[in-house]
Order: sequence, then C-alpha cells, then structure tokens
Amino acid sequence: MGKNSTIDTKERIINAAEKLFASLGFAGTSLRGIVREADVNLAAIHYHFGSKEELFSAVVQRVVQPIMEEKLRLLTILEESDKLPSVAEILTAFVTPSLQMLKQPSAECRIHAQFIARCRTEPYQVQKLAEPEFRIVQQRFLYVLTKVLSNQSPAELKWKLDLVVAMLVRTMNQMEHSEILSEDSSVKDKDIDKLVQRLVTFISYGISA
Amino acid sequence: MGKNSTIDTKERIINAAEKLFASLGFAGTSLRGIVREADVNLAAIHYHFGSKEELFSAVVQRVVQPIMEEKLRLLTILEESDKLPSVAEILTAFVTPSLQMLKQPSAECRIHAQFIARCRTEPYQVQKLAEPEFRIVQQRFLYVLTKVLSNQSPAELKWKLDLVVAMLVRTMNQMEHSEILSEDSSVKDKDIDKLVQRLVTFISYGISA
DNA sequence: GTCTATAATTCGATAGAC
DNA sequence: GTCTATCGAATTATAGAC
Repeated sequence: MGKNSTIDTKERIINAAEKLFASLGFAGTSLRGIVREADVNLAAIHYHFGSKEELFSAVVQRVVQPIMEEKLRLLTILEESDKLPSVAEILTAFVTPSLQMLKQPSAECRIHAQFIARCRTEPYQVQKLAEPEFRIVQQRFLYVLTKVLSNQSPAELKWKLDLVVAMLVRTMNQMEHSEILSEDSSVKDKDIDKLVQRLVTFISYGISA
Repeated sequence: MGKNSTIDTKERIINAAEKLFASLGFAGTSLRGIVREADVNLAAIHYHFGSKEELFSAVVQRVVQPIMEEKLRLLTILEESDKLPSVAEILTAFVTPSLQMLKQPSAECRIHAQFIARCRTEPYQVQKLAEPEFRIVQQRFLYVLTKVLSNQSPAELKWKLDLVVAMLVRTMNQMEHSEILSEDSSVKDKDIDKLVQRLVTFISYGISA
C-alpha cells in the first residue's frame, strides 16, 4: 500500500513483539522493550496498531493462523480420502504443523513455537484474545474424532483432545530451556519426525482406550 | 510470634496474593491490587515479605509444599510395600494430591489448584522461582518409574513424565473457566475419583508403550 | 509515516511518624 | 507492626511539529 519503509517498520514491530511476548508474556512485556528490540519509535506502535492489545492480536493472527490453516489442510486431505482415517493419522495431522517449526534451526521458527505455546498458557484474560484463532481447528478435529471413535462420547473426546493440546504445548516450549529428549541434545531433521511419531504413539494408546 | 493481628495480616496478604497471582499471573498482578483484596496497608507487604518476588516465593512455599509432601508420602508407601508398584499405582500417587483439591467445593482449594497450575505456565523467569519446589518430587517419581519400567531409558521416561505434568496442569485449571467433562457439569465427590482413574488410564497406556 | 515531548497513571519500594 | 506520604521510575497513550 505505502512505502517500503512502512512495511518494514510494521514487520519489525511484529517480529520484536512476538519475541518478547513469547518469552515474557503479555503483561511482562512493555511497549518500550518492543521498540528497543525493533529499533523503531514508540509512537509507531500506536500509529500502526492502536494499542498493546491490538498489537498482540496482530501477532496472534500473523503467527498462529498459518499453522492452523496447515492443520486444517492436512485434516481435509484425510477426510477426502475414500477410507476412514486412523486415529494416528488424525493425531499426526494435528501435531505435525506445530512441531515442524522446531525442525528448522532458524531462531524465527522456534520463536513461533514459543509464542504459540505462550498463547495457550497465558492468564485467562489474555488467552481470550488468542483463543478464537484455535477454536475452529479444535472443533474440526473433534468432529472427525467423534466419527472415527464413535464409541466414545463427544465430551470424553473433547476432554482427551484438550490433554493432547496440553502435551503439544509442553513439547513446543520445552525445547527452549531444557535439553532435548534424546541423549545427544542436538535437534536434527529426523529427530522431529521421530518426535512426532513418539508423541502420536503415546497419545494413540490413551485416546483409543 | 507476636500478636494475633500480625499473623492475620500476613495470612491475609498471602491469601490475596495467591488469588491474584493465580488468575492474573506474576507480572499481571500489582501489589496495590493485593492490598485492596487483602484490605491491608501497602507498606505491610514490604514489611512482612520484603519484595514482590519474595511474596511470590512465600506463596509458592505455602501452597505448593504440602501438595508435594503428600505426593512423596504416597510414593513412599508404595516403595515400602514388599511388591513392586504398578505404573497405575505410581501415577495415581502422582496425580491424586493435585486433583483432590478440586474435590472440595470451597473456593480456597480451587484457587490452590489454579495457583499451582499457574506456577508451571508462567514465563521462564517467573517459573524459575517456583520450580525448585517441584523438582524433588519429579526426580523421585522418575527414579521409581525407571525401576518399574526398566526397559525404557531414563531420558524417555523423563520426557513422558513431563507430558504427564502437562496434562495434570491442564486438568487443574480447566476447571475454572470451562465446563466439566461430564454432561452434568457439577463437580461431585465421586467425579474426582473417576477423573483420577480416567486420567491414570489415559496415561498408563502411553507410558507403558 | 516518523519523530519529540509529554500527559496521565501506575508501578515497586521507602522514609519516618506513631 | 501499622500507618501516611512520597519518591523515582516505569507504564500506555497522545498531541503536534515535521
């Protein structure tokens, strides 16, 4: 729409905000910390976003949305298949987009993961701002699960899917401050695929019971 | 050691702090909010605790410690038995003290649960203040699990126990803002016992695989 | 769009009287 | 131990020049 410098400023603000929100939380992050990190003027935040809350929502939309769309895309592929998807396939579609971010060594992707995890661990008032972005995905996956596991009540499956989310969130941000699960603590390409498999296996047993 | 009014003030501060920290997080809670809730003077906080961080640590010690001791007590009973404990028994000892708080209809206990859950979902800098209170319990349970499930590596079991903690935390604070898992959304005495069973069952399958 | 300057509050913490 | 009063710094947000 405008000049390049505008886009750069908005982008730099979003990136800096994501980084600080991810590691310090919403209340623990100050706009002044963001402008310091982004090297922009304080007034630029209010000009481009209006308020701290609206900036947070902008980051949510920017970071969470693509991941959610990817989950829906993978689920749709399963649904469009002629055979009924397995529980493991459904769970793989649910956790893979989140965990694939950890695959790449770029710090950017790991910040994405940390931010998404933080969105789901913030106090209620803050979590309300981000939750709408997650709701549709969870509903759609729950719907498919109720068809595949029709012997279990929707309430039961909803509860179990909640536990899956909790495990996924935990997996996403334990990468930051603790060593990786394997003895050699380096995140290689194949490690993530194995992590997905391991997580799906762990969950599949409990969810089918 | 002094007059009754002193003890009451300290107690009122801790109770109010726990309530606000639990729902708003550390950074989202102001000392002025606490003195309003506790109906005490602002200076009393610094007199009795020194700083906001030290107040938080005092709440952690007051709320988390008894629960952790109860977990260790239940684990010790299992260890002192002449037969090797089952995975389900170990997990039950691990989750029961946390979930029994939800049993009682008193708001106090549900605040305890919410606070403990918040301790494990706060940003890293805050979580560091509380983590020592959890560490010993997790180490001891991990040690027993490695003996019972000796076919799995300690790193693998550590990872799985982390997932258990994540599920437990999720279960502890989903009570607050969403309906209960069962259709009739009232928390009765027996519901919690069933919840423990359900959670243990869910986990047992994955953890033994 | 970007900047400076500042308003208007709120924050944690302290000094000192009682 | 409890209170009032306040410090000094930090906060979000705005007004207005350029």
